[in-house]
Amino acid sequence: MPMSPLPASFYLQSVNELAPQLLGARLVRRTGRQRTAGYIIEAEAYVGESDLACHARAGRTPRTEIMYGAPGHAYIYFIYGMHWMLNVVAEPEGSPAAVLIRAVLPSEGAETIAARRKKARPKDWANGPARVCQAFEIDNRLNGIDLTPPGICADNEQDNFLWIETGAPVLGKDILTGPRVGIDRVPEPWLSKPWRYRIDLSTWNLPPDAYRV
DNA sequence: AGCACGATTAACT
DNA sequence: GTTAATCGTGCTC
Repeated sequence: MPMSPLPASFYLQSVNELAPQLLGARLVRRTGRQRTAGYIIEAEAYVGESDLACHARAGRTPRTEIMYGAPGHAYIYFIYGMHWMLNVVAEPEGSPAAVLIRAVLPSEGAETIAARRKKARPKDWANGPARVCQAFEIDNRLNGIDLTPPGICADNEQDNFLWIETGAPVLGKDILTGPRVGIDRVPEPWLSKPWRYRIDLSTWNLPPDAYRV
């Protein structure tokens, strides 16, 4: 089986093109020799300084600096006193845009994920941005890492990595859009922009290795 | 002061 | 089975 990480050029496009294209892509995490993977099934686009739902609305700060950097890097932040969120930086350097990974359908490493998610039922393993980070053991140690370098898939038990690779095909008819969630205090028009993208699991041709929920 | 959330509870079908 | 309300927790600016 494949693969190599999606290249930096893939992340160069605008967030609202990138977010739907990330659906069906495979998120892969390796910690030592443990490998965990799954299909991205939900993502949200955060457009930049003008988007009042985007952290970059505050301009360049120590936290948002990563978003201003090169595409294809991880922007990971902490919120609500307990949760980590995984984003991927898009668009050219200097343009602070990112895609929030909101949900993943696991395909590999079910035992590892079950251990990390403790008592959660399989259907709740990674259906939420903080749950994705728990299931894949993602926290600030990975903030700013490059998701794109080739060769990181080589079997090296010492490695501790995160990347995204080509996964399963998703047709346009299988993509649902709607307003972003969890941004209630954000004013219009940003509150209602349909920049949330998710796979309609009732019609999608589920890849054979996806964990059945 | 406010927050790109989730676990738990409590009320419903 | 569902939806609605509550609030913990600590980082950011």
